[in-house]
Amino acid sequence: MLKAAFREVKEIIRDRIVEGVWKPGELIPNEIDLAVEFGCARATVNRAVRELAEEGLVERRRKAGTRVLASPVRRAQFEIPIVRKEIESQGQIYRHAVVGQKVNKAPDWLRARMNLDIGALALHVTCVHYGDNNPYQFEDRWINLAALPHAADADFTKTGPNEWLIEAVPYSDAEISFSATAADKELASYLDCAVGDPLFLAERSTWWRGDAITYVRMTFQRGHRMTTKY
Amino acid sequence: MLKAAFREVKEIIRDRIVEGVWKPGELIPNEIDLAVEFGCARATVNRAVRELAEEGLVERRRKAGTRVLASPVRRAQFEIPIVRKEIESQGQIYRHAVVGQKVNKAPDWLRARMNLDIGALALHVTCVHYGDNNPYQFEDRWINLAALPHAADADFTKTGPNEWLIEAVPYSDAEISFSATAADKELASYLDCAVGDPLFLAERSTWWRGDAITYVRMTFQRGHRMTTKY
DNA sequence: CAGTGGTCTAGACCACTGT
DNA sequence: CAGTGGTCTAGACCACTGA
Repeated sequence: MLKAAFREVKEIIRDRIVEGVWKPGELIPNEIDLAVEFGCARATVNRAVRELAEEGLVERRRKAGTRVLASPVRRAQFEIPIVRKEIESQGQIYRHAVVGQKVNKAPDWLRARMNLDIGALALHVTCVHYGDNNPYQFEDRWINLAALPHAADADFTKTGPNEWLIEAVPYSDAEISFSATAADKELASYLDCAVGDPLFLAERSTWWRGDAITYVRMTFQRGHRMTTKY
Repeated sequence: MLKAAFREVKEIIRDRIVEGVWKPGELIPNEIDLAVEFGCARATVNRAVRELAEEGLVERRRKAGTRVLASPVRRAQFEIPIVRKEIESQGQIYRHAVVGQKVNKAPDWLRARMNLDIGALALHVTCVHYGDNNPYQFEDRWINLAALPHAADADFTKTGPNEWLIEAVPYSDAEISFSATAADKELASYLDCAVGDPLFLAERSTWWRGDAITYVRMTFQRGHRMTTKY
């Protein structure tokens, strides 16, 4: 068998949709009929069509049947690697430098974002990540000490806060957002660019079962791009 | 049945991994043993573990078994909607204006990017998308006329080029990339911001079975963010 | 070559929901 | 209430690959 049967079925159905045999908004035949047509078990058709639904090409509803979506929802998927691996995968030599590490009372904007109590303590760590000694990313991180008390004593010079956290604590939920920002004086000096330069910014918050763990702003060197195929 | 059995199994296994019962790098029991433990069919365990593998939590190999990944590859998924729907889903009124539409010889950078012949013709369309009459996105698009000759005569005033293309032609492959850019004079005027302001930029190329269809630069209003949970 | 996952089947029952 | 998809099962054979 060159291909799994369910993949064949999936491709045939996908082709019929893009070729317009089954048009947007229309119903496609039910699973039993398709199984008969393709000479396979209903479960095989089910898996094929289920995956097409996950890809956003069709919509399935009990009793109503399977409908071709009018505007296929395209989904782009990005892998979020550890910055060290990202740099090393480009064949560059990784290095990082911790430029600040201090326990603070969490500022109001952070308390709001992470849902912390008044007076809550947070560890503020900043560091710069280099690839082949060129600045690659500036990391500005806050760690909730109520959730992770022993973070206060951690040594981030060997293992960056990013990797330290991954080993120290799992997380159940994360939110990430991307935007553009202008370099301020601090960023300009760390990332070796001009004040006002447009920089790509990624922000991430993570939680473990309701408790905020960390919030981080990752600002990338000038010209950074995040690319994917889909 | 409150939950499908395979979802229960999936949750239990996921929990054991994050709790450290099965540690990174270790093998988890094989499907038959798990099926016995959970009192279900092997196919049920298979679906649960297969989905965990798709999520990047474990790695499966025949004969070798299923291994917990050391650094779980986290994947963030974004939906790429049509700009009109994006705006309307925020409860705003959508409108767009075509500000340029003209057939050109494809410039060299475009020929390189889309793999076009020397002298190939391309349609260059620019338009601005508004939400509640505030500029939201500037769209700067090139369409390969060799692949889509009748695009030259299209009227993009009713339906934007984005939606027109989706109806006119399917695509098999797409590449999208995100970065930050500074507003030039043109962008500043269309997006109502200052020259030099940092703007979020999305670029997308699409192909249909090897032939380039279109390349588009979508520059967003100041402060635009793209957010997702994962 | 033997163990593990990959897939398929035929049949069954169930859950949801349009009519 | 009837049709469609959602899920499960028990068993089977196969494909890959580590030992």
